[in-house]
Amino acid sequence: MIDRPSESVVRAWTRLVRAHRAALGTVDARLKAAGLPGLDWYDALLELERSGAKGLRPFELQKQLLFAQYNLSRLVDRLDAAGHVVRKASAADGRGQVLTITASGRALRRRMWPVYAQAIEDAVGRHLTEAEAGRLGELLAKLYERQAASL
Amino acid sequence: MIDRPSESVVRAWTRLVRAHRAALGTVDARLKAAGLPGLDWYDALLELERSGAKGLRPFELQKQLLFAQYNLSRLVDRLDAAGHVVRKASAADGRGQVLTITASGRALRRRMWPVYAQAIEDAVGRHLTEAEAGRLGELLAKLYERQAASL
DNA sequence: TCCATATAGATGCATTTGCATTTATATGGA
DNA sequence: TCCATATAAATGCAAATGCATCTATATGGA
Repeated sequence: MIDRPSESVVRAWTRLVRAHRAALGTVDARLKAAGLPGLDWYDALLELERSGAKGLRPFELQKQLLFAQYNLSRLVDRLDAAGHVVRKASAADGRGQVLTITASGRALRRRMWPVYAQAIEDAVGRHLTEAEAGRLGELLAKLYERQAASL
Repeated sequence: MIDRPSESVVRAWTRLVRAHRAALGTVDARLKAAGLPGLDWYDALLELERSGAKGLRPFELQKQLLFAQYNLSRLVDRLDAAGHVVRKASAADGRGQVLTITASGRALRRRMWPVYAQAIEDAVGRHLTEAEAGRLGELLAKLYERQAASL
């Protein structure tokens, strides 16, 4: 069954790609200029920090961040090599492991936040009213919540 | 001057990244499954097609698509190598060139459209009402129009 | 119990990206 | 006119990504 997307849908899609590119460009540039890692590191560290001492399984992190499996595997390699996370074998599942953030990982995330926050404000906040930002968030969530649930 | 982004802004940013990842994942997967090139090819071909016989300068295409300069340069390499675009020296500017799409480029874009269209509908249209899609497009445009203009 | 199938995660290899730099031409003063 | 600076585009090299595949464990029937 073929459904042609409407004009508005195509426009929304195109603008999603463009807006993402523009905003990501700003954010990445700021982090780099500050000598900090990219935002994939931030996102992973944040999720791990939120999960506390219990940690997270790699596949959980993957679903949460919508990363490709091999990308997550390698991101964890790098975080591990840098001493920001620890991998230990899962007691409950012999195939898997459990990731926990280290003190150094928490410290890095904390150092990144001010730069990241300012970049978000410049890339997103500056262009929208508070109400618009709220509405935008709601609409964007519709694009992936069902999808993430069905994975 | 440091401006902390509001909760709504941070949420909008996070969801922009997640929604983009989810939607792009769907679209890329569909194109690949159909044995077609990725959407950077599509986007470039579409812009070149729109520009007609007059063609486009690489830097124009770059601004339009918000590509990094080196990425565009290499994308054009590939499109050129595949025979979908032609590069000729610009008559007006000795540093530059002018890109035009070939018949084969137009044909490829045309073949890609049905698959791409269906993917857009599934990744975006399916999740939104017509009015929501319209509003989402408007809000997203605010994130980059001013920025693109100021570049 | 056994096996077919599913899931967790890693990895070799080719391609693409990012970064910095390079080449070449253009442009706007002094 | 000349030069300092800006812009257009390409590129060498290192790092990241995508893809397919692989290993290992789990799981749900027959």
